[in-house]
Amino acid sequence: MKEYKTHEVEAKWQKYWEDNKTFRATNGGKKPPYYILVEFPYPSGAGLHVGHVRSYTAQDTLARMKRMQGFNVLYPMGWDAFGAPAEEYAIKNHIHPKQAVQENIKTFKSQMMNLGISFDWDREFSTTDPDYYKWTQWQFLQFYKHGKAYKDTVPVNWCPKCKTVLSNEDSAGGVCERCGSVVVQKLKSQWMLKMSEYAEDLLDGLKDINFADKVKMAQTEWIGKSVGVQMKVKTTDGGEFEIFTTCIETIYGITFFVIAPDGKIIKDLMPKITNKAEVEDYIKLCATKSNLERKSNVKDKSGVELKGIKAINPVNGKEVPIYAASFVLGDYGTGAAMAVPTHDQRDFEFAVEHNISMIQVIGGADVSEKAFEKHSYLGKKCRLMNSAEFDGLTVEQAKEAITAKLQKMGIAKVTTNYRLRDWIFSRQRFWGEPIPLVHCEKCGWVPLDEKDLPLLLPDVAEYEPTDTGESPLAKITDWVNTTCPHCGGPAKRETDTMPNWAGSCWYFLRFMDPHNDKEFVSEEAMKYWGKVNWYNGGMEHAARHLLYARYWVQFLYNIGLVPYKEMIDTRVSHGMVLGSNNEKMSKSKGNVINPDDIVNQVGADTLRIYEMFMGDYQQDAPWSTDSLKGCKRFIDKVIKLSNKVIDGTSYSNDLESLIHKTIKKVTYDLSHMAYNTAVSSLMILTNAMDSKEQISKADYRLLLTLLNPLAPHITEELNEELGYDPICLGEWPVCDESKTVENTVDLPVQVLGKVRGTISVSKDASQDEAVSLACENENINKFITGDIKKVIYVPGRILNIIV
RNA sequence: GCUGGUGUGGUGGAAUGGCAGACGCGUCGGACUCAAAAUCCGAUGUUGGCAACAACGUGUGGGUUCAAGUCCCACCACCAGCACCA
Repeated sequence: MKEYKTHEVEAKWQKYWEDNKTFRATNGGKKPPYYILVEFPYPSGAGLHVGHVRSYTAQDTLARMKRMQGFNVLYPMGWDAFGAPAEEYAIKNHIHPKQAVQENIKTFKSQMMNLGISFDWDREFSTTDPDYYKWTQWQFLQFYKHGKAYKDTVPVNWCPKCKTVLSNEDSAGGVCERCGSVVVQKLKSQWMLKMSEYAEDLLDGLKDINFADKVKMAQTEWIGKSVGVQMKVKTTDGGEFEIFTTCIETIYGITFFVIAPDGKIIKDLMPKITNKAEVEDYIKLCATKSNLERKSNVKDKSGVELKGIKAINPVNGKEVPIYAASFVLGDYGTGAAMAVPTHDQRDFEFAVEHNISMIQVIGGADVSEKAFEKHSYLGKKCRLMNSAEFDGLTVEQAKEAITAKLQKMGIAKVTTNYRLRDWIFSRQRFWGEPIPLVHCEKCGWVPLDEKDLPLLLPDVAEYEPTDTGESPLAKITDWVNTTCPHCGGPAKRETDTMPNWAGSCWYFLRFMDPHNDKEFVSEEAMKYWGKVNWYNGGMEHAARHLLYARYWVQFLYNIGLVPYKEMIDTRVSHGMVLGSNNEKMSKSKGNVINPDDIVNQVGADTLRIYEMFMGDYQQDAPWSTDSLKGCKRFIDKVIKLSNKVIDGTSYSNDLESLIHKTIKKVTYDLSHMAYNTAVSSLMILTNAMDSKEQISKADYRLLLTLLNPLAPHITEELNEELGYDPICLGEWPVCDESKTVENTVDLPVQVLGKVRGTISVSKDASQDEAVSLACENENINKFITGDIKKVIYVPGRILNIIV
């Protein structure tokens, strides 16, 4: 028997694919285009993770099958290389981040090649290439020119450790996404993108795209739409303020109002109140409160009453107190709310704390316990009480009727609020795209001339972030000092850089036309490839990268630069590869598996098969070296089958049906992310072939072809031994449906719903035939104790006899 | 708390409402070997039985159905996202 040296075989075919550019995609041609994308990695110093292997292999398997099915497949790879890790590595080792990135890319690329992933390397780029970030800057200028980028001084999330501002998305939960530090609020002038303006479009767009439900859900939650009523409330001194509520039906239950201590309303009311000093102290106290408290589960119910004035409930003229309370946010809604302690948890807690009265206005809900849980009465047949002419209405009816009344009074309108805020787009770090604007004393902010792009990142001596809140670029005075493109006078460059999400907002477009030096991507290329058909990535990007990228694309669409409002059609997420102890792999836990080691031990084909077989692709799965061994045995078994091959151009009779079933199953599974069952069905076919004395060349070639997308090296080698042309250049087998059906089936027979035996019948035997056969079976007959009352017969599936 | 998801042998996991546990791992027994590894053969949900078989069995409790892991209702546990958003 011939010996196959795994590493030689794998190297041989990797070289063949590289030399022949087998997987190069061309723009155009007769074949239908198909765009498969996997998130491009951040090339960290740690090298490729076994988790990367899982998703790259999955997409690779799909890509290889699709090519054989006659598609022009685009499966590209590049590098998302701006950002903090490269910079930190550079600071530590005193080398330029550019150099660190180059080294890491080299490692990543060779690891990917060793796995035999069929990327089109002719389209490779890094977001840090000036040829690429030139167009990132260009697109930023489009945002600016269309009024979607603005600089504003707002309270922002500041990470004291990373010494940079973070977006809301990057500091979700009040901690820095990167280092876990508790972020502090800082007032800073920042570049912002008007993402909140797109809240409704981003929500709406979800309807037409095939994103995994949990991704859609995460985005929906993050956008946080709520429809309610905005209403004017008069104060006893003749002033007024506005509140926002989603529960207008509880208006008769208002016993106080609350306003944000950091908002605008409190400033307007200030002159009229009698306890100014006390209120001012409270405002100061709230301003210094750290996010630690906001993060903790102990909800702060502090507040202080604004003395000397009262608010007037517009429906009944009742005068109620106004409180400044930290639980009201200045930047949501109007920064003020009505409080109904009987029907809102927070209002309830606040009322208890401050000894405020309560009025129940919705019956059927138990006030003492759960009534205040906002949704506890919705949808249930609770009716209003203590609400004047609205008594007896259901919640839904009351919502409508009360809104109508307030609208008629001219003091309210229906409005929608979103949680989504604008995207804070500045970072005080060195390793990012420079923002291509200069500040001129005369002209203000002026964009660079588009022909002067890219604005290159200068070389600096120090990459360290500063304590002053300025980027390290600010220290390079001869770079900062420039002339105004508008008036030619002295000007200073913006020294903040873009967030590392910027480059990934449009990389999938660039892959369509990566070498274009005239445009960011040609219209022709975008029209040819259309949307990304199949995009795979991690769940951690659900509410960030995917949201940013969708926003970016929607903006480009609105200014006529891309053909579709959504450029990603289907988004799927892989589960994590956990350590063998079922915990997330980490150095500190000592459970990290390095893919290089596995490739060295058992080869790339085995690793690929194993990672596809380990479990449901979308679920997490723990690493198991034992199971890996099983996959190695499987490959060895396939190799050994070559000894049983005899000439023959058709499938063996007794394998034919199974072969067609396997073609059907593998084809279906590989395009539905059911990789584990695809491998399983190939194992079944292999076992069936193994149990025979001989198999035909056609049988064997078929097995190798179906297995090729999963284990591309060894299958090509064995196929070449048979004397055929490479599998990857050939066609994907087609299932003959008529041959998947066997003429005789083992039919399970139930008596009273319990299986009592099986009978062997022709696939389209009549019910009478089946029943009489069943009665001949001793064990079945034993249970037919009375008259047959009813028979359920599903040909080929089940026979159930009711006695 | 809200919104999703998940729950199946010793283990990873399979099952368009139709024989639960495919396939793999592990374990046990056997073959080969001086021995081990590798490989091959057999057994392997639990309980009873020499066996043929039977009873029980998919987080818990109900229900629909000739038939439920799968559908419906109520609950429990775990995971994820959001969370003082009015």
